[in-house]
This record gives sequence, C-alpha cells and structure tokens, in this order.
Amino acid sequence: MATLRNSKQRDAVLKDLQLRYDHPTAEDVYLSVKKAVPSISLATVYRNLKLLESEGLIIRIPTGDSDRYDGHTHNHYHFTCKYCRKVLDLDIADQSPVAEPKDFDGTITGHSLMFFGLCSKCKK
Amino acid sequence: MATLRNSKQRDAVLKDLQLRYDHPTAEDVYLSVKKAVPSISLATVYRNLKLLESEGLIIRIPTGDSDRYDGHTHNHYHFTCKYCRKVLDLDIADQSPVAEPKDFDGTITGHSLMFFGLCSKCKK
DNA sequence: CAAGTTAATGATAATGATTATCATTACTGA
DNA sequence: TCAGTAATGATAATCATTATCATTAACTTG
Repeated sequence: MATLRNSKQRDAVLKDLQLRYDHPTAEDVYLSVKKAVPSISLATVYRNLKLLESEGLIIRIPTGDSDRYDGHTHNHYHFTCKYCRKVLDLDIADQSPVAEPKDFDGTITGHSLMFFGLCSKCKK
Repeated sequence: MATLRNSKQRDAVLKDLQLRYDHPTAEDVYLSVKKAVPSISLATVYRNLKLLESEGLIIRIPTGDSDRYDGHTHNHYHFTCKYCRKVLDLDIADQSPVAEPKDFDGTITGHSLMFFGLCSKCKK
C-alpha cells in the first residue's frame, strides 16, 4: 500500500535540482519551481524533497543553518564558505576511509565530508 | 571593548562538555549543568555554547536534527546511527585530503567528516 | 469510460530549535 | 567602594520544517 503516484510537482522539484549546481535551500527550490508550476506550495516542496531524499534521488546537506539540496547523487564532496555560506562542489578524489575503525561494532554505510574556508570572492 | 568576564555558568557548561563523551544537545547540557548551577537558564546555555564554539573551545556538530556539541577539540571523526541518532567517536586515522581540489580558488581551513550507518545495538 | 479509492496537493496552523530582547545581576578595573 | 558594562534569567520572537485537513487528481477496476 501507499503506492507512489506521479505528480508534476514532484517531477518539477526533481528536475529543478538536476539542472542546477548551486545547492539551493528548500525556499530557493520553491521560488524556482514556481516558475514552471505557479500553484505549487512550499509545503509540497518540503514534502517532495523529503520523499526524493528517501528514494535516494537527491541528497540533503545539513549545514548548521538551512539544509541544502543536491540533485547529483554521485559520490562527491562539498565546500562551505564560512563568510557567505555558499556551498560548492569540490573536484577532489574519493576520501572513503581505507582502515576500519577500531572498537566499533556497528555497520558503516556511508559518509559525508564537508570542507570549510573562504571562497575566492570572500578571500579578498 | 567587549572584554570577556568570568562566569560560573560558562565554566560549568565547558566543564560539563569536557567531562562527557556522548555529544549532547543544548538541552542535554542544560539538564546536566542545572545540577551544578540550578538557576541556569536554557538561553544562557545556548549563549555560552555559541561563545565557546567561536573561541574554539568546543565543537558544534550539525546533524540534520538538533545540533550536538563536543568538548574535545582534537582532530577526530564521528559516526551517527541512522536509527537511534546516537553520535559516537570513531577511532580512525586522519582523513585530511592529500590532493588539492582542482578548479578551486578559495582557501580550505578545515573539514568535518561524518560516518553513517547502524550502531551495534540497532544492527540487531 | 465512469466511479470509487486514496495519494498528493495547497493553505495554513503547529512545532521545535535557536536567537533576540530587556530588566536585573554581578564581574572587574580604577 | 563604585561606576561601567558583560552576563544572566525569563520569556517573547523568529525561522525552518512538519502536521493537519479539506480538496484535487492519479490510478484501478468493473
């Protein structure tokens, strides 16, 4: 039960995230998707972001302030500018741990790696 | 100006974090510190957590739900159980990137690495 | 295709975490 | 000791996110 149905709202949210590379907030996605689907509600955006994340179609990035979303799910890493809070993709090699942690009986299924610093603009 | 003064509340918050290893929320710290300083307010806990973080004396860990705090600032990594949301220290080698990212003109000053999975209890 | 079932939506209220406000308290340096 | 002001406690306000609920619209089955 609880079969997933098609919805143009969900399609629009997913498509929006797949076409951009700026790691938008839910609000950003809402404003952008409104252009294609003017009647869409912010609640629907949140609902579908959560659903798409649980389906593994998008990634949620917690940052300390508003969560960011990423429509590109291949393994890659991010950088946050401490000054302007912008989130960027980093072209860097896979950092999966080589050694198993000691004294740990759980199961590791994934990891997230965030770099911090100043972006090129805020350096100045 | 804005000289830092002593306060038993701030001392108590810092000490509490330095004596525990369970990555508590602000609320957890509040409940714990209340035993030593019964009159302390939740707002004061939040204020001092923020101040201590900016002084580099504690670490804030954003997790998607409530932020966690860590009084141990040496370089180490964490694990979050997806099921019970517990945060644990991982005994694992330093994962600082060996290669510089390409096409990046900013400055990287640090990183945070979070592993996900199931803890030993929730595995069952 | 029409009718019924129910997932999804839009609007908005509610929640939970964190921050701001403000009158009062208490460090600290003169 | 005392003036200046950082810090506090209490609580209101804010902000992001989630829940609620009546309505709409996918799907499915006859």
